[in-house]
Amino acid sequence: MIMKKESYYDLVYYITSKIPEGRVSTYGAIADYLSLGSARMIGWALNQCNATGNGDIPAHRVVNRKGELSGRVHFNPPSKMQASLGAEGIIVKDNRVENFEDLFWHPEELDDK
DNA sequence: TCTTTGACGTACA
DNA sequence: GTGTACGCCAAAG
Repeated sequence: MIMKKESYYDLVYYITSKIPEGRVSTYGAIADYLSLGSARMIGWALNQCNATGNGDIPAHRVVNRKGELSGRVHFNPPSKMQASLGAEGIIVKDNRVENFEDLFWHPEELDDK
């Protein structure tokens, strides 16, 4: 992470906005990369971002460890999350990302490049 | 200041 | 696979 002293939610915004199209990440991976210490912080940050109407944050690409769309209910409307993922070529079945392990994206990819 | 809650994760039975 | 318990830390009441 190149950004310095930013609030934890700013870091989450940054990472989330950097998730490549057609890929997904998890709360745990982001929390671990940002050393937030808890995946709950990710959800909280995204909750704020969604509540404030930050449509620039592709929060729909962030799922839980199982690849489930755990936070779809927090979207407006909830079905938008799956619709957005589907529009990017991500198959969502029963609130879960198909081929999740293959589509999984880790924040470390940013450092590599 | 204390308590509750939360888009989670891991451990254990 | 399911259910329970705990940790994690910030925001809201």
